[in-house]
Amino acid sequence: MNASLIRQTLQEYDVKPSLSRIKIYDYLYNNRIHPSAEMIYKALVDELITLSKTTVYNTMHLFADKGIVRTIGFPNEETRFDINVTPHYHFKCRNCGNVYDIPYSKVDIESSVRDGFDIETVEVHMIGRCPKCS
Amino acid sequence: MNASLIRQTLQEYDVKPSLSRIKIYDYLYNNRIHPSAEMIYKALVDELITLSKTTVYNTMHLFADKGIVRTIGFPNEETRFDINVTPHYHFKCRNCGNVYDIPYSKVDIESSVRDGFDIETVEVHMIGRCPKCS
DNA sequence: ATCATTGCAAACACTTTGCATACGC
DNA sequence: GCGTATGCAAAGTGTTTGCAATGAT
Repeated sequence: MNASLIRQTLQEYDVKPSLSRIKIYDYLYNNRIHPSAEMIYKALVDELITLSKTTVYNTMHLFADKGIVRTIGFPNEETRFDINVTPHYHFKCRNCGNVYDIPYSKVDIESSVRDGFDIETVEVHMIGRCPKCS
Repeated sequence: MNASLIRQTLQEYDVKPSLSRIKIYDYLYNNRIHPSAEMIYKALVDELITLSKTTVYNTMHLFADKGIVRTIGFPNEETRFDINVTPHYHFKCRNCGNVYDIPYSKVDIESSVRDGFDIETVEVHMIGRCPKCS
């Protein structure tokens, strides 16, 4: 995905394509590792030498608001960001820390082992409105 | 559940029944609201006037290690603790902040509304070992 | 010239750590 | 008396906020 296509994509999401935003989008698009703000910052600061973490946070909030990314929050871990906004599950390896996308079709939550992923715990979090508040 | 029964329960889990631990267990047992460390502290400090948050954290770590509680980590929220360690889902109301237990049988993740719970987002987190690390 | 974006520094919330004191057997 | 539990204060981590500087049109 080249710069002008990213520019166009951001505009479709109603986001003004500044340099930081383009570079961050580019990084997310080409590195499907569900990076944290820190990982994004470290990956880009050599190229964008004035980049600050504040800008990364600002940008990720904006991207999340506009639906460009979804946020992933494993317990007691930094927030990570996923440019794949289609529905899927996440698997985090307790050993290497990598986060993987797991398609719905690949997993039956009742079972513990699928395709070499040794699932020790499953946490299902639903967010919405409870009967009292609807 | 009276003090001597709690004492006995803690011992079965290989935890020495100190006063703080008994009171914290008692609180968790009788208040199924998935409290945070802060909530536990505030609820007990009037009675246990020397209680510190450190002790709450120490105790919750110990309880989690021994399998007395499970921890619940919604994205960007404080850790909450659940004395119900049998498998179930969690639903957090975005309006009132309450966390509810949802039995497996009550929910079909593909649907969005069940028994008055208006589910806006579902996050499924699996933790374990990935194929590279097994 | 105006308005949005950026980025530093400080504040913040939650949690952990170091260490000295107190408690229980 | 010895080993564990407790609790204060400080440090640590990830994130947010206030505000001034910069950049784009």
